[in-house]
Amino acid sequence: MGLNERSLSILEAIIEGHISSGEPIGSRTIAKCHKEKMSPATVRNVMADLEEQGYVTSPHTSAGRIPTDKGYRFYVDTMLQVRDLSPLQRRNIESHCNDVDLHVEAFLRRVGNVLSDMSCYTGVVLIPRFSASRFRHIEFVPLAHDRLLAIFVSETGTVQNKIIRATVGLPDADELQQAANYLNQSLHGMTIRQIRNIIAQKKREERVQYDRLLQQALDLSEMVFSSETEADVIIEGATNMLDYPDFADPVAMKRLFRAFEQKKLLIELLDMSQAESGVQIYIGGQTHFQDFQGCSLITARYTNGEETLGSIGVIGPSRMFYSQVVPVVDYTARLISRMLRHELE
Amino acid sequence: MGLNERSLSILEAIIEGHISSGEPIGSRTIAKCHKEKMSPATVRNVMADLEEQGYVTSPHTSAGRIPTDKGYRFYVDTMLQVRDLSPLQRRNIESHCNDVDLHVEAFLRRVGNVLSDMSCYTGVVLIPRFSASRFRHIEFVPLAHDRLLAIFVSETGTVQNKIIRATVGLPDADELQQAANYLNQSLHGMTIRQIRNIIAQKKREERVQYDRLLQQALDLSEMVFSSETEADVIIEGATNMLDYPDFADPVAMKRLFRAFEQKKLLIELLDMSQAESGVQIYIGGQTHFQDFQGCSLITARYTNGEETLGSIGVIGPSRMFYSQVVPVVDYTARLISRMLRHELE
DNA sequence: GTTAGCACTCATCCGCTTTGAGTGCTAATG
DNA sequence: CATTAGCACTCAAAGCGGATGAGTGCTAAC
Repeated sequence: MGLNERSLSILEAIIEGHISSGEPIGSRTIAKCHKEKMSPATVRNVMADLEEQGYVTSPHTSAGRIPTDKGYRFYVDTMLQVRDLSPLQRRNIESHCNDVDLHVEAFLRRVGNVLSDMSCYTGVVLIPRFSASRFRHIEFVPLAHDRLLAIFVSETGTVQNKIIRATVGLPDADELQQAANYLNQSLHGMTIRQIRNIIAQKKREERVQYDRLLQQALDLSEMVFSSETEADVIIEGATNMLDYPDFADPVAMKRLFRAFEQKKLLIELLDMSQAESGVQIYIGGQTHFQDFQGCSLITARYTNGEETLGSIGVIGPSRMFYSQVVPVVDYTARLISRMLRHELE
Repeated sequence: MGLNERSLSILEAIIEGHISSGEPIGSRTIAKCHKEKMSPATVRNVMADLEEQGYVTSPHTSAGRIPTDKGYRFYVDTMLQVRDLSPLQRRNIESHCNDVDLHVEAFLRRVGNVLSDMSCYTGVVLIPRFSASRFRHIEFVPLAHDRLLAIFVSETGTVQNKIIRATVGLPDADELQQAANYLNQSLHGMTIRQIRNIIAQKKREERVQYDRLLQQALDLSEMVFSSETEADVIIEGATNMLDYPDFADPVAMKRLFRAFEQKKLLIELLDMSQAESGVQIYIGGQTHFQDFQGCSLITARYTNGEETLGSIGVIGPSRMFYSQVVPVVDYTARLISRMLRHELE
């Protein structure tokens, strides 16, 4: 069952050959380019074994072998050796991320751009989750007699805004100001989750029933924080995918772009990856994500030094230069985590 | 030079035939389906004239004729008759736009969705221009010792935020509050352009030199309002374009999607269209917009009842159901203009 | 001015063969 | 027993050639 030295090196040769050429790899090619001398026939025997074990397959009888998803999985798990980034690459990433005048969303979009440019694939960035973010500031701006705009700024500096619609009369400007003041003082640094609990709890306290201002403040904040705003993901450089023959087939292309447009699947994947530390690699249809058939996703989470904020990643064809992309994702994630920590000092 | 009755009706038949079939139209087809009886040979003579005048062309010797850009231009300018929307369609548009709990950006994204869904092409929405928007509210939130977040809310309810970075020390929380108060009172309802002038003017006044708070307020607002934030456009349903054989050619497809990704061209076009009232139609490469070869853009501006805010549109292949899309764009623009007016009451 | 007739063009389709890369199997070899 | 040489076989891709048919331009007759 286990693969011996030679099988491994042949599997590696098939995968790396196919990654860089895009073509099926035949026995002759490998026999020629291999350090230990072997005849093509020998290689064929090994290949037959690898096929039996599900690591490679051939598109048709007289073609060479290409890796299966299982093959890629095995490759990235056991024999992938990542290169270090060159100083030039590092500087490149840094200089592009270093525009300090951007607010968080614009900054993260920039990060997506960098990932896409450095990898020549597609960069993705999961925006920090609303419910996990910490309270920094809230503000109410009246828009119309029955509508006001609530602006919420998180600890990290992400800005969310939300329309609040009155069923009965809305508080006047003064009252809004007082409510905001109260909330800004008492909720500072808490997560949305905590805030939800506190609000529910306070509303039950008897004395609150008689304090109109407090009541208003609680009502308003409840409207802001109760509903879950949906997670969002930034996708940059999707068109890079058009350059790879893997998506020349219009059906494959459509499927991929629809998946990008829907975002939902991608959010799920990135959300999953957030839970784990270090670089994660998801491979193609394997992860029961049909729409990303033929693709791989390399992700790493980013933090503010303490808490996980979100995750970033690169999507490319399964036939992807893992050894180059992994360090890009890894380094970028570390870099922005560091930047977001300094941001708060 | 001028086209007589019959030439016109044949040109119309060619264009409408090609719009619905996507194929070149031959003389026999037209001779058969035409009310006045004509032989194919007669039609051929007319077609030859039309070709000479540049309204149609044939992809190769033994194919029928397809419209040129000039042909489309002529068609939409002189003989396009738009249908009215069915009540069902109207209700459809209305119900989808009618989610009042959305803030402006989310609302406009929804509008883009509606345009794309109703037309089966791609919906685009130009976000209201920063410099033309009117001041409603400003707020400063300290982020770090050398950085603060300025949040600006326009009359229409769009929210912009911007990082302000201190070269020297920043004002403390109290001073920020006072600066915000001052600005909120004195700038209400002005356009950014006006505000820029006022700031420049006030800074020259001598008495200001000695009022530290006022000075601070002016400095801060200058930083917020001086630089032009770039215009932005929402693009929804780009993948719809993949369904049309016009973009089956990977080169054409890549060009189109790159144009979408860059946004710049699109912004220019929508910006231009903003100046004119009513529905505008831009056709393909004609408008010296190379990257939108083979595409047409139908736009209409939207207002808040008084001022133009931005414009919306639909991009599709030149071979597009103009008669159906024009009223969709028109109606949607009117609808959201009405909604944005009511929003402010 | 209109039309019928005819020669001509050219993309598309279909069937055919050739080519070559690559395989699996078997038998010989060290 | 693992390795290898040899050979028959498979199959996608490319090239070729004829048939098909949609459509044209031109000319001569109505």
